[in-house]
Amino acid sequence: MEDGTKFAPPLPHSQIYHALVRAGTRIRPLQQVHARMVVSGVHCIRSLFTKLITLAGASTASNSGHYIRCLLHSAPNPDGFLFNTLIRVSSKSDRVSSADSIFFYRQMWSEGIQPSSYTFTAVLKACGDHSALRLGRLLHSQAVVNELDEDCYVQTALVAFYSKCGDVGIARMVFDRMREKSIVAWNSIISGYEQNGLADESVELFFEMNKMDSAPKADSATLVSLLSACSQLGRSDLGDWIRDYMSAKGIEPDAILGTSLINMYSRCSHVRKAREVFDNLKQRNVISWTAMISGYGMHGHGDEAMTLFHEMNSEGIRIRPNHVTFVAILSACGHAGLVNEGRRIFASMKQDHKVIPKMEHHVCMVDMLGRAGFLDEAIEFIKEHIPAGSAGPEVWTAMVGACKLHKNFKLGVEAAERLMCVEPNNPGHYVLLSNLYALAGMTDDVETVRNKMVRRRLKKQVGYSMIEIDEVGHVFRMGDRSHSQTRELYRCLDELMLKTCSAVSD
DNA sequence: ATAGGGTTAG
Repeated sequence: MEDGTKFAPPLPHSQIYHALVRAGTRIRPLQQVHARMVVSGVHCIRSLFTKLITLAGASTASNSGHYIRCLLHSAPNPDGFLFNTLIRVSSKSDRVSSADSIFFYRQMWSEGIQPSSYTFTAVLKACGDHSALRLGRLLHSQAVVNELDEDCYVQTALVAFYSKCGDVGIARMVFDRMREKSIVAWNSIISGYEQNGLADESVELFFEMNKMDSAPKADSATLVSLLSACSQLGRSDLGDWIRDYMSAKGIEPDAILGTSLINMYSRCSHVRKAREVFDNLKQRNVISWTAMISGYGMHGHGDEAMTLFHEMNSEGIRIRPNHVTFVAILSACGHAGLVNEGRRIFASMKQDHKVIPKMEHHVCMVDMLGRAGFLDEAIEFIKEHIPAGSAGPEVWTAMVGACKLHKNFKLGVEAAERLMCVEPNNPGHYVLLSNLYALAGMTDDVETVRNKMVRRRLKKQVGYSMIEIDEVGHVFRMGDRSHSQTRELYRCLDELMLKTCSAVSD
């Protein structure tokens, strides 16, 4: 840095500029400086406006969206630089629709302004978030025309874009062509494989990077993706290895990485290890607490989930549960049959925590009450809490499941009929309803539904599963008896059922 | 005068 005195004398706008910098990303102070800009007639100076919108766009306040939108659409006569800023701010901020980003790109294009690498990185991000594959491909070709396809930032953005649109094959091709591969580029392709269900490839690529001297070192973002891959593969051994790797490299888990570890261990059914990680975390946020609670919930440890939930709300811990936390605790109660606790939590959710119950919470409650056999109360709950006619398909699906479980086929038929009304074009519901008619002994109606389904040309996708053993693939469809070892397979299945039933009655 | 790419819960 040069000595400050060597700089040119302050520009007329420099005071405003510094006022903006001082305001930082806080919306109110920015608005005050903005007002001063309008009064002094400099609010149309592009450099000042650009700085203003960059700062406002970086704000993390939840109520900043409206102001940012106002700024975006009052930009004075944008040049290339300002257009890039408009595109980036609207693609970054989740409070602004990233469709705006694409809109600004089109406007820039129609005004004949030359795009730069900044333009492409920003607008490709918006395309990725929108899964706008066609537009993104078009942008790719425009990047080639503008000779920006060799720019490593643009290439990284392309890798991320194709991954998000589900085309990891193309993402990989772009990645392989990169001359300089930053850690961000590696992370984009590793997470791309993982997000598209190709966990094996993602792990393989990580180890390839890890053994190359010329490749960058893994950072916490790499490990977050890798831990998700472990959950997908059920490879807690690899998860253990990552934990050792972290301590060897001195990577202290932050809230994000810590939460990923917790999720990995819970999903691999090592709840105790998950708890150990949780207890040792230096940084915990709502997400970490929620992950641990849901880890207990998914393994039926309702009591532990409750204890943790209360601990989270106890004095001295200033972490407040959000709507996801309530889904986690309510479903933990549901799986463990803690009906009284669940009812109490639902009541306190609105009263004490100011979290407005959404459809997902209602589903948890209906599921919980229904599983426990309180079918009438579940129906009452729907009537009382959900405006008539607006219960979603998830609510009725939970209700149907509960009715089947407790063999109340009359109520089950009613619930399934409601489900049909809500989603008349879902072929699965026709099958469900006709099964229930059959169970309820309403044979005439079975025919009617089946016929209706045929008339409307609806077909349910047949469920199937696959497994590969010694490089031979085996496919199983619903009711399929074509496998050469069908008899043995079904005998094995019967044994499993017996074991499961005796485990439940224990 | 002003700026960039990846990673967070059910």
